[in-house]
Amino acid sequence: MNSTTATAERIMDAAQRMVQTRGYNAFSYADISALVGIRKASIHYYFPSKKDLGKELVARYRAGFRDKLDQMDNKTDDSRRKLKAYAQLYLDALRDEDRMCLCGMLASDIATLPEEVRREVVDFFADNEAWLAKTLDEGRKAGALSFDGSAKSEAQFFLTGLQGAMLVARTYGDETRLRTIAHKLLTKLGIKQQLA
Amino acid sequence: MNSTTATAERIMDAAQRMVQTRGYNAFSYADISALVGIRKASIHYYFPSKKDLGKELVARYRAGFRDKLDQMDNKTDDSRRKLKAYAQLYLDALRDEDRMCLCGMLASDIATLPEEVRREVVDFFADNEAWLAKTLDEGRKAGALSFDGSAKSEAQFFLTGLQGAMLVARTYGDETRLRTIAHKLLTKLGIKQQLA
DNA sequence: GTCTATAAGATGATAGAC
DNA sequence: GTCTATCATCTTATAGAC
Repeated sequence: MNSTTATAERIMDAAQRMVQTRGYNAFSYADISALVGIRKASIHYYFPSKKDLGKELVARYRAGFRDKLDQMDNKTDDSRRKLKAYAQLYLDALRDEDRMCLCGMLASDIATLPEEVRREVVDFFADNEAWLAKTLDEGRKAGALSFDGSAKSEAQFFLTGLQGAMLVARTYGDETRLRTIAHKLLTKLGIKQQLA
Repeated sequence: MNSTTATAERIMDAAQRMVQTRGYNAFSYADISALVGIRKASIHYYFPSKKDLGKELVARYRAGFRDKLDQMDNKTDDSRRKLKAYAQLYLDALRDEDRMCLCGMLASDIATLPEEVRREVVDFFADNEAWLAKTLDEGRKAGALSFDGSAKSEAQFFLTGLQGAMLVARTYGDETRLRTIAHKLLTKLGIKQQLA
């Protein structure tokens, strides 16, 4: 829209990248300043406190993720394609400057987060689990997927499996680890397709 | 042994708890000082730099974990019991002051860790994957376990599944989430037993 | 071994000029 | 909107007395 929003976006882009790669407690306004080319005080004009920045960061990320899930829903009814696309999101993030999922990273920082930020992180996971549960349930009813137990618990299994794989893959600096595990998660559901 | 070692242990105990609950970048020598009841400068006598403390912390944790795995090997040949006991270690940690696995937490901080600490974290995962792969392989050969693909990839799947479940369970403040997923991981291997 | 004192730098944040 | 200047506090770390 206008230039002020553009600056706020650039600040958030820089902050998000650092949270995803370093964590909430390992980036500062000075870091953003250097990346964006703006003084520390100016950042406070847009985000008075780090808490404000953190909250808006997760809210934006959640909304962006929701959009992607909606787009998948609009593009196809094939639950197998949807789950494959979902896993692909994680692979894409890891390949983009070795990023962790924003909320996976904030999950590790959970005990140190301001309450408002923490709430957003929980809601992100709830959003994702709900979408996955719905997709899994539809897929099983359509005979396209196979799994034991509730769709809800299988959704949690799928989500946490990807988060954990991402976490450990980053430690090894080996993205193929995430790919291997994503493939395994899909295979166990009866999905044979390959990920990019 | 002696009192100096005892103090170093108390420092490490306090530091480890804070790394497991808050992360490497969210605890300070001042925090340890308050918990142990010793001055900041005295901590530097035992651990000159934070890097030294971090490295010894992970080395001790690795050794302790190795001991536990050895004890399991000595106690039984039943791979199903071993894997159940392995998963139980994670549940026990989470129930002990809501702790993350030390190395799972450090994995999230990986980009900010001193190289020496990072190496220890990678080795921890390698240790664990090797033990899990061996146990899975023996179990499958004995007909006690069932899974597709290599024992190595299944070991990675099992380990990262537990780490991810722990990460998200902490976010919700709901230990039953880890229990549910651990149960699912075991069930998919053909293990029916319950976790405590 | 443990302390006091102190350093140099980073941190989140504010006041006020332009 | 963006800047300079400044802040109180925290961070890791060292020197030197006891």
